[in-house]
Amino acid sequence: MSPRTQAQNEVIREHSRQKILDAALRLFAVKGFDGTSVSGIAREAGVAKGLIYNYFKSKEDIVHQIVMSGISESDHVFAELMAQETAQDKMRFLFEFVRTYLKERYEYNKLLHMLAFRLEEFPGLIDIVVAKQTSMMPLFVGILADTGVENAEREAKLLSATMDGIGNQYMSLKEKFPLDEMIDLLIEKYCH
Amino acid sequence: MSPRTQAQNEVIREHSRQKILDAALRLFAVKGFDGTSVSGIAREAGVAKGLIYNYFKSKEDIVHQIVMSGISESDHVFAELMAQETAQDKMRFLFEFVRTYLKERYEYNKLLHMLAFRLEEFPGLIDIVVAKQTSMMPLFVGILADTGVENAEREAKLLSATMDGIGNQYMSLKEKFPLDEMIDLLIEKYCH
Amino acid sequence: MSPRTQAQNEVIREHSRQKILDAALRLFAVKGFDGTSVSGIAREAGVAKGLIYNYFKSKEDIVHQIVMSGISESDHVFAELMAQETAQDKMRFLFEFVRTYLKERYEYNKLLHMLAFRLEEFPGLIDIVVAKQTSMMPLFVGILADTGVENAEREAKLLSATMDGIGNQYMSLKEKFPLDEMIDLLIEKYCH
Amino acid sequence: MSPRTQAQNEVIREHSRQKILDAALRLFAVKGFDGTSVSGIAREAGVAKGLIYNYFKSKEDIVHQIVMSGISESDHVFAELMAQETAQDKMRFLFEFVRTYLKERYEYNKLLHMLAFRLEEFPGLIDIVVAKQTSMMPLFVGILADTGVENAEREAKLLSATMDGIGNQYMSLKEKFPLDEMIDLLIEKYCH
DNA sequence: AATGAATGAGGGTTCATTCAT
DNA sequence: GATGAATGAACCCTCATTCAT
Repeated sequence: MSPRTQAQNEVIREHSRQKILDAALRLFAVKGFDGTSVSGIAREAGVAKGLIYNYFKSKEDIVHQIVMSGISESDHVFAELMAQETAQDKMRFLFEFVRTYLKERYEYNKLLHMLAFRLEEFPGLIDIVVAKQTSMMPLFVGILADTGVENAEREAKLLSATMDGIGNQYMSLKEKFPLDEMIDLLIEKYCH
Repeated sequence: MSPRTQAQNEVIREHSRQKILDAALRLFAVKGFDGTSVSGIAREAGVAKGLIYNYFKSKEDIVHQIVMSGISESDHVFAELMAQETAQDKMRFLFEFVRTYLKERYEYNKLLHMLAFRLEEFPGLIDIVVAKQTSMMPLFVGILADTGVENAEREAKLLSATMDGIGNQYMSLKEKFPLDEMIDLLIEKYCH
Repeated sequence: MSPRTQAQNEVIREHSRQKILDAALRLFAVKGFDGTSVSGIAREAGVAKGLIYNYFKSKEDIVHQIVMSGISESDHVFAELMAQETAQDKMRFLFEFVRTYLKERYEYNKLLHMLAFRLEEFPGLIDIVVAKQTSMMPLFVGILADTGVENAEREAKLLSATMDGIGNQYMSLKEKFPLDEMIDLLIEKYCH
Repeated sequence: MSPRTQAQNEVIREHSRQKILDAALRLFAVKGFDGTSVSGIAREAGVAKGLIYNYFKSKEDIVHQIVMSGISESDHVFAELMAQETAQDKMRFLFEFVRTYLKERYEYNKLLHMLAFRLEEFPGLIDIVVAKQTSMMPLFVGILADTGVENAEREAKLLSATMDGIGNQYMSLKEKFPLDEMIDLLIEKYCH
């Protein structure tokens, strides 16, 4: 008879919020941002349409929150990478991470790739994503230089494009693309 | 006041059709497929909205025809590539083509990349695009083998991903991405 | 931890109810009936949305109760008016009341004026308001006749319209409308 | 087989636009701005909902255009008023106009009165309406002074409030309010 | 007595498509 | 061949109301 406590409410809220985020990510990955309707997300999440707006300001905000939570995850991964001993180990860790990431975060990755062409529609996002990318690059260059690669700047950008392309093709072709073989090849080339 | 001849009509038709295709490509590249309205295409092309449906069955069909015309162009390029003497020349021709293509067919390329994630919405397209890609790959592997690369199959797929990624990044970052440097680097690596 | 007594409960209830009524009146005056949300009222009153439905059947019912409480107030004013000695005193009392009322019950008056155009949406209200008005008129006519005005019926209706209009303009123009001057003018004309 | 000429289209457009304006005014007067839905307007006008947005940018814009067309009408009336010979004639013309206007433009007048409380929601409108009102007042004062009234400024404002109130009551009470009697009384008082 | 998560009908608006001319 | 007025389904979003706690 007493109203719920704040803690109880927090649990309920977080549960609903996560159900919606999961459903949205699932649909965005398959049908794209415009192809996914808020009604569809509600249906997929098993909640009423209106509830979504208790947790998200707008459809854009759902994307925003999905990406933000992905970014905060990536910070952990990055810390782990930097904890590796040698430059070779760091590179290997990176490649292995890409392998796992592409396989297990397929939907999230697809969303990111689709967004790449329209970041300007998500004002809060673009700065954060760009900042992330530009802060990563020098570290990546450093690691590559440490493995003995000459002209590491150029090579880093090329390798970065290569991994981008691998992600791209894996998403388009799925099992028809030999992801494992490609990652192994990169390890072979860069972590001798 | 005599009626137009069939030939005259054909010229007029082709002219209008091309104006619409050009306008549509321009808008698709900037605003995406969903962000572009048929009215907008008509306005950009300087024709009436209704006319579009004289030449195209639907909005999807416009994309279809844009892509088909791009594919038929690529056949000519491919013929020219195969006319090169040595494997090195062929590789160099390919890289130079990528360089030019990315710079000059920016809009078309952007459209293709955006479509990559949603080919299933364009039923007639998916088979053709996939067929094109799979028919290219063995020839590409052959050329690479001729340049002396070992394990050409694997390398071809990796290089293909790399070029894909270069295109990707060039489209996202535009002038901030050192396209020329990347292409030069590839030429250096593969056409010594 | 003993349960509250009935009397204590009654006090609490009346306090909450009044907080809600006050908040609602404040918002209705600024944003109108449709522009005011029940959530907004709850926020302004500092109570939970759900509590409102413990005291009011619906959003309409809030308006209903605001107006009813205003009417019961006006009964007191009317008794005081009738207690004045001369007809001139009664008229003066009336005009001074209008002056004070317009200044101090701005929000309530604004609500009433806004409702005037849509009484049929508040079924319980229309009869009461109309009854009030029609019961007042003969008394008003009597007072006016007592001041020596000829054709008091006509004059009463015109004066009634004038005061209505003064209220109207004061609400639209606020300080830009010379309320005091207008009231003084009426006193001058009718209470020589 | 030829497309419609521009003139033909103009006729069609103006016809549809007017049907929508008429339907909207009808509904606004009965149900208010918020109580009237765009779907309802479309139904009342006998057109598809979407057509409304060929002619009006938004629901607000419908109101805007209704009011603007009313204002341009009022300019003609005003010119006619000023063409009267004597001040008495001008006053009589004014009162007669109010009589006719209240009877025949009932819906438009009701809309105006409802808007008075929320002009700030119609940004383009407020300046125009206020400018209209403030430009009228001095002329009105002048006429009143010419009829021999002392302290014409004060009297003009009071009379203005009176007419406002008459409009108000006529709209609320309709036939139960003796409009003709009131207007006759004003003529008697001011145009002896 | 009080809370706020949840519901779903209905709002304004956009846009691909049709069709009379 | 060409026009653009007209259609209506579907979109995102708001909000009065309910109800388990």
